[in-house]
Amino acid sequence: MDTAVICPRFESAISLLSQRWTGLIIYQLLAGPQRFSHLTDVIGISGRLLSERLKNLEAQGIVTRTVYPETPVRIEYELTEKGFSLKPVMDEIQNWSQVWVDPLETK
Amino acid sequence: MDTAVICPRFESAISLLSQRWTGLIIYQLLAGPQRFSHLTDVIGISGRLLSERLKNLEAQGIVTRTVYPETPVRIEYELTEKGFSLKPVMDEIQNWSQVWVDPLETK
DNA sequence: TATAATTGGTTACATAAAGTAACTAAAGAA
DNA sequence: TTCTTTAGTTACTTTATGTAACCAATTATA
Repeated sequence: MDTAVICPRFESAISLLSQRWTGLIIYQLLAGPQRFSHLTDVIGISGRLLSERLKNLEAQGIVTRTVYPETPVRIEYELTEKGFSLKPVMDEIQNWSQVWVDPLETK
Repeated sequence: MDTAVICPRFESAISLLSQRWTGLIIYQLLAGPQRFSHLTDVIGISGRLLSERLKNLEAQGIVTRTVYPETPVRIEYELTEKGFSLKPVMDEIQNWSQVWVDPLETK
C-alpha cells in the first residue's frame, strides 16, 4: 500500500524534454529567433519532424511563429518567456556534459 | 557555408534525457537506492523497458546494480556519482515545472 | 509567357522504439 | 511436490521516427 508518486508537474516537464529533438530545438532557440531551414541544418532534424515539434511547442506556449512576407517568405521561430525560462535547465545540462561526457564517446 | 554546430557533449547529454523514462528513473533514484519492482510501481514503466533502461544506464556508469541473495532475491539500483551529479539538472526542471506547468493540464 | 529558384512545409512509405501481457528462472516456504 | 515472490524475458501490437519525393506561393529569369 505505497501511494508514493512522482510530482505530476515534474512529470509533465520531463515528458516535454523526453520527446526527441525538443530539447535541442529549445537549446538552439536560446541563441535567438531562427528560421525553419536554419533549424533543420543546425539540428539535423527532418522537415517533417521539425514541423511537428514546432507546432507542438507553439501550442504549449513555448515558441512563437512569425511570418515575414518577403521574397522568398521568411518565417522565424522564437522562444516565449516560458520557453526562455528553460535556460537554467539547459545551462545545467551543459555543465554536466562538460564534466561527465567523454568527448571520445560522442560519436 | 554555415559551419555552426551544436556542442557534441551537450548533444550527447540531452540525447540521454531525451530517451523516454530515463529522466524519470534518474529523478526517482535521487531519493536513494531502490529495487526493480518499486521502480516499476512508482514510475509506471513496464518491466521490459525498465530492464532495458537500467542496463543502459549501468553501461553508461550512471547506475549500479547490487544483488542481495536473500529470499526472495533483492536487487537494488543506485545512482553513481555521475548519476547523482544530475541532481542540479533535475532541480532546475523541478523549478521550471512549478512556475510554468499548469496543474490542470497534467492530465 | 513559360521556366526556374527559394522557402517552408506535407505526403507516403519503411524502419525503429515503445506498449502489453503472458511466460520463465531461482529459491525458500507450506 | 506445489506455491510464492522477485526480477526479469519473450512474442506480438501499436506508435514514433527516418527518408525521400512532392507541393504551394512568390518573384526572378529566359
